[in-house]
Amino acid sequence: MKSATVKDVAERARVSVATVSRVLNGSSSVDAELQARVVAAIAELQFRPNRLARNLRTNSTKTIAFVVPDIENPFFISVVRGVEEVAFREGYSLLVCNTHDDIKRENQYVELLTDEAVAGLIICPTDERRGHTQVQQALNSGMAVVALDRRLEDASVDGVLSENFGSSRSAVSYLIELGHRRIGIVAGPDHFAPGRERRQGYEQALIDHGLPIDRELIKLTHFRASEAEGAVEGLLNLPDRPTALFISSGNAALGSLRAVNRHGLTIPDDISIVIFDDPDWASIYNPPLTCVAQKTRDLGVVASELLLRRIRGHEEPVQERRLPTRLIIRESCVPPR
Amino acid sequence: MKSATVKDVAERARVSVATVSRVLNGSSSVDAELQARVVAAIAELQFRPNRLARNLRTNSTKTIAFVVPDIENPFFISVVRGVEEVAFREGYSLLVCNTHDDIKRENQYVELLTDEAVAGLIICPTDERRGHTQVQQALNSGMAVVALDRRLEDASVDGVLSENFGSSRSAVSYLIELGHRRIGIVAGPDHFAPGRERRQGYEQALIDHGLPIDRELIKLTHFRASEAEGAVEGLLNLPDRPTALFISSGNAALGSLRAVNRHGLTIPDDISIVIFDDPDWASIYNPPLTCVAQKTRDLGVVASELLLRRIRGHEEPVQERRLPTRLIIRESCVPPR
DNA sequence: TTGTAAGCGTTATCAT
DNA sequence: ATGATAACGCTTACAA
Repeated sequence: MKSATVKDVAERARVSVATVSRVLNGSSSVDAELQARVVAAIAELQFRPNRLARNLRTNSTKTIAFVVPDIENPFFISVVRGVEEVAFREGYSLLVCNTHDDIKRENQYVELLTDEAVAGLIICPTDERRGHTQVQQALNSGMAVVALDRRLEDASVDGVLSENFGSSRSAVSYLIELGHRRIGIVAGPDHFAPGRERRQGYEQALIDHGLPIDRELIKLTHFRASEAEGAVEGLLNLPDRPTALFISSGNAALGSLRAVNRHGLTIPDDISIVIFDDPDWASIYNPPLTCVAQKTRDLGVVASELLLRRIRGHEEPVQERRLPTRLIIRESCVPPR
Repeated sequence: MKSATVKDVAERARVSVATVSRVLNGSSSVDAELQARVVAAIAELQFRPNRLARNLRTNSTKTIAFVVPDIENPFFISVVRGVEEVAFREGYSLLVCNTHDDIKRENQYVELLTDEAVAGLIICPTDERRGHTQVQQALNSGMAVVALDRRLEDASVDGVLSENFGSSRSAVSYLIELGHRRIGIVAGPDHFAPGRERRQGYEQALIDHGLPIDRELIKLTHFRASEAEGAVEGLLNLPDRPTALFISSGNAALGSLRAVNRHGLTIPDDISIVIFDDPDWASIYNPPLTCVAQKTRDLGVVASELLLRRIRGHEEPVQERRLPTRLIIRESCVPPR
């Protein structure tokens, strides 16, 4: 048996389909008597409004999308969780789109999402500045967009990021105050906010303490384990090897530790380490890792709440929200020998 | 300016809307001449068919859903990645639904998905046997369903799982052949296939080698870190402490290692450890952990391919696919002292 | 092979 | 406050 329609409900309640629709959406007031009859009919027929018809008619859907560079990165997973939470709570479905940081794939996805008429999208863009034609197009077509973790320069959209600069600055200060003078950093790419800002925070901490900025101690990577491994490799092979490492992402930590282990170095005796992000294994590692914990879940929550506000038509100036982080001191740092 | 419709295209190409639709779907052959005109018109108008209208008309969508108990579990994430991969390749969108292993939430989600008319869903059910009314209902309404990691007993749906029993059996055999006689196991709940089968594999290995099954060495948990921690705590406090531990999930490994560390025990000198799953940190842990690696991504790939086959109407007997695992020997096991 | 026209199940306009 | 009716943009009988 096929499912009931508004028409069936209308007949059963002896009212018009318009009235049924009205009680369904509470769009305008209806007589209590009729209202009751409709409600009863709905229950009796186990009527559920057809979403597809509604979508077509209103030219909108109740789904949002999260466009993410790497779904397997624990950082993003935790964000997804936050997004999913509020989406569910608000009756929205969540589409997850993995771009592998490939602009082409991102564009394909955004195009698809536009076709699907998603109500809005949270995106960690593959490119902060150039083109981004599809996203721009989506924006033009009136779609709500918020950028997460990275920024969207030319477009004027809301953004949600961690307090990268300050967090990085204090983490490195912590190392300096422990007595370290040569601190290596595995930084992210300079063309994305997180990479750039964390590197700047690192440099600022050095400046704050009157320490020199040594370019050979700064390794730019793409926050990938394999690249980080090579970077740390280089750092450890330096004639005047750093006594401490600031690894500016959790993903990079994986590769970095591999390199440290391969060199037969013991943490923290031979080298101190602070990592950005607090993946679940950081606290059980030997030794437990001192880290800068981002409020990952909150990033997702804030982003989706912002997004929903836009979807609902709130008119407020474009804003960029910065979430604080927390320096968790564990056992991977000691004064240099 | 609003976007073009089939009608616009039809006018421009001087054909009927039916013809436009035909070239769009390749449903029946159309004259080459007209075909060309339509294609041209489509390009000129930058026409993109309205998905919402199409959905309503065909009463179907090109989205599939993955209903998962815990999106933050690395195991599921990796599966998601596999699912996303084939979904994207095949032009499907992927909805991700996190149930927290809460049957109520699962039901809400499945109901929502039914309303949204998703083409199919891959589910790791909260309950393998009881009720599962919503899923059953979805099935009745003709939706394609495949169960992943866990089974769906009463319903006849395809399933994809790892070779739990055999893998577990060989992993434990490995420990026994190393000389261990008292091996503790942190098992999952017995009412889910992975928990039950891995425990059975463990027992079988003991039987194979003529060893006794000691109930006090078997700890049932929910594969959660905190629970596993307590379980291992109990194991380590046993008067005759086990010399080796078989931790039957990656998530449980987190808590288990915490307990081991707290007891000041060194791996593998004081105690040997094998874990099920190969989270990315297992290979850089000190010492690198010997583990049973599941083909997580493949689980997702196989499940979605199975699902798409069903969606496309393939008629084949219901099947349960078992994927092999791989025992990766690293450095967390040595003969007992 | 092509065109006409009838829906799909809603919401929304316009009278009443 | 309510009801008749026209869309929304597409696919698909059915006719030609």
